[in-house]
Amino acid sequence: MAATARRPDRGEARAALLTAGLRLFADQGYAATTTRQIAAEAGVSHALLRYHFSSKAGLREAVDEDVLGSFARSFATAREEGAGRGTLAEAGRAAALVFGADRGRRRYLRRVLVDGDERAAQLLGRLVRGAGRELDRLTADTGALPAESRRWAAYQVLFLVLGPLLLEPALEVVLGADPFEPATLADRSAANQHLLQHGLLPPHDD
Amino acid sequence: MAATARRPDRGEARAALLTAGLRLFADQGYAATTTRQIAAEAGVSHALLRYHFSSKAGLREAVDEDVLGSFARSFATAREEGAGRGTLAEAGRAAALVFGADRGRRRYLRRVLVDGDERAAQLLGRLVRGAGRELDRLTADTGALPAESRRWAAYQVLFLVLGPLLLEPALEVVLGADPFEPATLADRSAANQHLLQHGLLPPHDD
DNA sequence: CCTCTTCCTGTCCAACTGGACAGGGAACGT
DNA sequence: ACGTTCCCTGTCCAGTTGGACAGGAAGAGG
Repeated sequence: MAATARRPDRGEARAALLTAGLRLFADQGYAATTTRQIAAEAGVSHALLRYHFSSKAGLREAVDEDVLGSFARSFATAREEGAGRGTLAEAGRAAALVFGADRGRRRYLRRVLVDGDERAAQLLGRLVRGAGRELDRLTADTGALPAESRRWAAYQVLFLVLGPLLLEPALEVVLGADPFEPATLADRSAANQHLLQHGLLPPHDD
Repeated sequence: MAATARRPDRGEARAALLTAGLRLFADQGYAATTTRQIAAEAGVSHALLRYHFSSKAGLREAVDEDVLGSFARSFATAREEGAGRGTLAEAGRAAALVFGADRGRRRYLRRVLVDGDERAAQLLGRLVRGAGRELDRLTADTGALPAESRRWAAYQVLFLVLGPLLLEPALEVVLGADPFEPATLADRSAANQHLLQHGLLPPHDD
């Protein structure tokens, strides 16, 4: 047992702080969370946070990297899996997989998007570009989108996907159920596909 | 000059506190805003907040009532104006009018929806019911929505409308412009109408 | 055996928080 | 003239905040 585990709990406390920070930042927001709360949930002294992460902001950076990195990996694998297929159903299933995966990380993502600093803008920019590329793939065979749809198409798709994520806590109450529970998610995803293909309302003058 | 103005600035400081609270709660969130910040922006002593509103929470209640009430009034008038018409374009114009009106109140609404307590659920519930009623009106002549659209239709419409509102700060950076600037808003509203009537993608097998 | 590094804790601190409270000063009714 | 009422302020307070720091436990390596 040379370097396998120098200490029985090597890195354990650090990971616990990271997990606690993730949960509390996601549920309450960064400003409303105290370092003592985090330490208490991790079961360590609040001074340890400073040792491992320098400061509260340092912990946030570490959590950011962890969560945003894990989402980037999810996207990458989802894209690889569905590569070449390029059907709407496939894209919907990939999106559901990515965003439905982990409640904690999903909620953290929501906080990042909503707290509205430059991290949010950066993330949103990546999401918009990703949605745009996906739309390009989907329309590769049938020709590009008409001009009047082109400008907002990626945003519209994104709003449909991100809406439940952004409103999750309130939506959970209104629905009376977890909006990302698999059956609900599949149902909503199907409805989104239907909307994107056929619209919602029958054509109508004016 | 009997009861017209008992004091030259009667109610002025109270209104200033309300306005400052609205702006700061909207921009930073309730928890991250201090009573002293609010008082400083209003140009009064922080002790005055307590005099007029009992507590920080009391000020929030007053702002809530002000903002949510003003939106309810906006909805009511928008509905009256467009009464009987019942076209999608009319509904889109009304929604744009309501949500595009006042940047400060719009941002406050965003905070309420996002901070995710029971106020958010209550508001979201009202919005969902409102969107559902609007959809019923729009489909009154052409017959009800098909079953597979019916369940999520109101939510989809809401996500399209609320998406830009929820993501406003990040969206502003990504777009490089105010997402609720009139021309942009009109353009997006038209794109939403197009999506709802015709879909985004041409019909496609699978 | 001793020492070093790593991880962790208890404890102190200055700054700030929301709130409490006594009092000041101006317009009002009398 | 004078007390009353309404706004408003300065100032104090106990509690909490993020952070600083000295030291302690324990395995690693000599």
